[in-house]
Amino acid sequence: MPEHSSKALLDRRILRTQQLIIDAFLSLCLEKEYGDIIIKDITERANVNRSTFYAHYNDKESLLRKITGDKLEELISLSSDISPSDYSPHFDVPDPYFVDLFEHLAAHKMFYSVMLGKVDAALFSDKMLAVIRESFYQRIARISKDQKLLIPMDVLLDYISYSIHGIITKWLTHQMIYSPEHMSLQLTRLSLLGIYNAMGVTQTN
Amino acid sequence: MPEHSSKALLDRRILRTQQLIIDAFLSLCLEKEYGDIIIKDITERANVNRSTFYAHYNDKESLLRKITGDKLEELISLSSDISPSDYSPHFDVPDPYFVDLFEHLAAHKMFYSVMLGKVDAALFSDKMLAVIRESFYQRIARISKDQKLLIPMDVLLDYISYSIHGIITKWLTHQMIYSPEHMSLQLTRLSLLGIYNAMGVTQTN
DNA sequence: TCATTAACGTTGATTATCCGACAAAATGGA
DNA sequence: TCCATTTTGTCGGATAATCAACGTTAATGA
Repeated sequence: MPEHSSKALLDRRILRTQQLIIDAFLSLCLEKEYGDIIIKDITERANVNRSTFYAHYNDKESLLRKITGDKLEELISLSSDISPSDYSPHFDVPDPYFVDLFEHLAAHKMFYSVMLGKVDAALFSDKMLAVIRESFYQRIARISKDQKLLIPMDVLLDYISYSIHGIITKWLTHQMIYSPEHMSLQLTRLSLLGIYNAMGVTQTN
Repeated sequence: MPEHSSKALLDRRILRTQQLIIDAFLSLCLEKEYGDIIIKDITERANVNRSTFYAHYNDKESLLRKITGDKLEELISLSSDISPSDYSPHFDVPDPYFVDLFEHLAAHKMFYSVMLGKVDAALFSDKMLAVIRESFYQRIARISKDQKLLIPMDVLLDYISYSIHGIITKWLTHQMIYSPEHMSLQLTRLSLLGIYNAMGVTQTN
């Protein structure tokens, strides 16, 4: 196992090798069952030596955990990168969170197609649902801290997270024929007609 | 410069690095002028260190020479891999040389799109024309060594090589909307109606 | 069931690549 | 023109990846 000094993590060889392995693994997941994939498949497609795999990951499962963990981190940071104050719902202006979300999905389409459709969909879906839920919990808490919610918080969060998650899954399995912008706007409008009112936010127009 | 022992050439890192550099270079050629591409562009896109480039190539020109040289070698070996005896022209059976040729083009479409369209098209085209010409010279010499050609050899070879080269260039610049098989069959039929007769070969049917 | 094969996980020696730094050459704007 | 940047080409030390080999642990099938 290579050193984990601050510099070692930036070494181009490390980053490149890990990316090659991740890409190889995901593309294999699109073609065959997770259980049928062996280490040699991954390293051969990644064009790295088999022993190099073990220099980075203990086994196939730890690779999967690393990939999903990292992506969930990105998903979490998406919501924190947005300041909630400079947007109020509008029928023709997509919510910046939705825009960032769908552009992130489009940028990592292979990953999400695999994880929401093939490999252990339920397991990753649960974690993704939790991330979306938490993002909106933070947001609602900030926006309407001294307002009374028209819907109980837990019900509202479930409604939001499941609806977004469902839209995403459908979008991915249908080859993303709509653009991220279009999806963002549709979700914004749906939210405006339902979710935003429930949050007690008044519409600007 | 790494050692050039027989084993060193098979080292996975060498092959991978060279492929990364070649792919990066070709994709850059699709986006900008050859003269505007600098070494740093190539190495950054290939995700290798700049000094690694110099471990394999002296400069941008030697890279280009290596790439085109290798591909011309492949092109030459295409014709030698085919035994000419076990095919006689038929209207509905594509000439195996054409099939191999167009499948080779499809497999390396980025390279040929760049070299026949962008980078110094005339220079590479001349060499490619020569390879095609030579392939058919060998073939004609074998087939009709004791037959009298109905057309002078040099005129025949020019006609063959330029027509094939032209068809290829057109096919590539039009996004290859027809399959290699289809192109092979069309060229075979064209050859059957014109070239084969000129070669003094009789049609089977 | 046993034998054969395939996959796993580890190791040590070798080497290709990395990084940072450097001077020389080329480029471009004032 | 001159000057400031950028690009080029090279170098040495550090290290990640390579290969080959090994014993161990599942699979496979006869």
